[in-house]
Amino acid sequence: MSEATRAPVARALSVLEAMNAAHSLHLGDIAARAGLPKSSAVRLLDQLIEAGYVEKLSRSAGYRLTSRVQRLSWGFRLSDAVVEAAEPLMRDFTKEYRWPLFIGVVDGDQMIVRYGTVAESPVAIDPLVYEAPSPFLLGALGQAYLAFCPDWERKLIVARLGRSRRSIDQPAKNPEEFEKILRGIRRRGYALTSGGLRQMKRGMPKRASDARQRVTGMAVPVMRGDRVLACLSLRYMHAVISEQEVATTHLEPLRELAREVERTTRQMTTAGSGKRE
Amino acid sequence: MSEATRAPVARALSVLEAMNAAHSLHLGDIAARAGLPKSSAVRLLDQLIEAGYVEKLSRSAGYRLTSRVQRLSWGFRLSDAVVEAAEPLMRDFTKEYRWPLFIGVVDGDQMIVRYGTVAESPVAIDPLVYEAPSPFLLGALGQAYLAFCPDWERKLIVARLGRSRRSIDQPAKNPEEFEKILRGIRRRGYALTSGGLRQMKRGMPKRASDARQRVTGMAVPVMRGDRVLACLSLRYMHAVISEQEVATTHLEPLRELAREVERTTRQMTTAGSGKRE
DNA sequence: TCCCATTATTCCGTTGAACGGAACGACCTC
DNA sequence: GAGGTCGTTCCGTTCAACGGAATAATGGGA
Repeated sequence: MSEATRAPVARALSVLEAMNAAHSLHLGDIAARAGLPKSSAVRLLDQLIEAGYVEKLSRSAGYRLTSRVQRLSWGFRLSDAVVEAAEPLMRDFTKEYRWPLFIGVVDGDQMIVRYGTVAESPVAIDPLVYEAPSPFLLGALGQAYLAFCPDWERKLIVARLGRSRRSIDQPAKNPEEFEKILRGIRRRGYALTSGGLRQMKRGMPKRASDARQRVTGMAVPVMRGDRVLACLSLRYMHAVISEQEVATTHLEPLRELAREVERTTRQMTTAGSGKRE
Repeated sequence: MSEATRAPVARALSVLEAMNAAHSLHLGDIAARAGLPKSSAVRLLDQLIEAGYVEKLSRSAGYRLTSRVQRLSWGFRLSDAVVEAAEPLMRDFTKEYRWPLFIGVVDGDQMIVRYGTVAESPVAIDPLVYEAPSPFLLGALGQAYLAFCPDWERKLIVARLGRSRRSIDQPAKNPEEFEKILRGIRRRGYALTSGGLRQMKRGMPKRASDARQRVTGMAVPVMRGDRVLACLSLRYMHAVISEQEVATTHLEPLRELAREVERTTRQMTTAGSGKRE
């Protein structure tokens, strides 16, 4: 067995990838693209056929993917790609500037924090809670989103929040005041947490509660065209550094980070989707 | 080994499917959804991580898909799903009505025949050539497409064909005359082959050349909203049956077939993409 | 029509990877 | 700090993966 190092699972997946690179392939092509001996390719293709991901047209026409392959990735969305692209870049940022970063995306009618660089920051503020919802209107993430998203999308979200019963969503019921706030955000280029003391999170270690502080988020958008893919928020403590100071020293690096995330996401989602064959 | 019957490849793919059904899963959930013992799920997840399709967040946050899963299906398009949905239905149709059917989709600037029920038809007319291009303007498939597609799309295609040097694309240079033809197609609900004797196809058996006949296609669209996903063409011989007769006896079943393909395609492409978790 | 080059398919002995029950360890809750 | 839940690791058994080589089918050309 010459290639005993690579597991059959990985080989089968590379067969699928090879087939995505060009439809209706002949065995020889598939085997060559996947880098496998033909007899191995046949065996793997048989398994994929058995499992329903591939079908065989005829000897001469070769093989073809079936719609079942979509089940392997339909749950992966653009917002997941953004988060994936952002994570290593966010870690680098926090190692350099110390303050922790968080990234949030819209999910339905709320803003969800998908990742944070708590582990990299020497300043322990919040524990990292994956998938934690963030208040749309009071949080920096949500405000940045609303300030920079297209008009039609903002109208949809605000209308939905306006029907909400939660007090936290009430600002949506005062549209002109709220629009004024958003104009300010667009002018400055960043959003800030409004509302005061952050509420304690469940599961927070006892020691940290002693460090209960005024914590503010400064958020900027990650764009794609006119859409907001996600927002990045830098969380800092009032008592240590002022808004003015943060804006002067950290805002431009934060914006550069957002641009870098935009570039990386674009690469991730366009690579390989060009011409086929 | 209790479940030795299912190959590791199939099990790994069911893990991926399970993960698509809900993001950020814990091991227990994944194992349960995929129907596997936990130790097996771990082993398969390790392989998927090794291959770069999955990443592990933390013990508590569980696992997550990476953008690499998109490589497993990006080559599969909506038009492939239509063809896949149509094939068995087309075979049933030909078994009942004898005449062969063909399905074509647009691919760039040409119409491509993606499947035909030659094997099921007792009337051997053409051999089935997968991926064979069909002339846009003279063939029934292309004419049906142009007649029923949205205006903006038709303008794009006709403009592109108008720049063509091939004589076969010349009708595009007489727009008002051509538009009149299309209006007729929309009124009748079907397109017919224009141009006379079909040219011989490469690879056609010698015997069949004796049966060189006037062959006509009668094509109807498969729609999704205002878009044409594909066109179905019934190919019959002038010498045996007249257009009038075909329209009377076969047109309505052909239209019903198109509607059934529309329904099946919709199911295939929306199933599982509803709510998650 | 026959022949040859090309490509797909099948076979088979060897071997290593997959398997899962069970023991272990970490974490959270009460 | 005790109990329970969930993730992790271990290990001997067994079966499926492996690919070179022989065979079969195909299609194109003379």
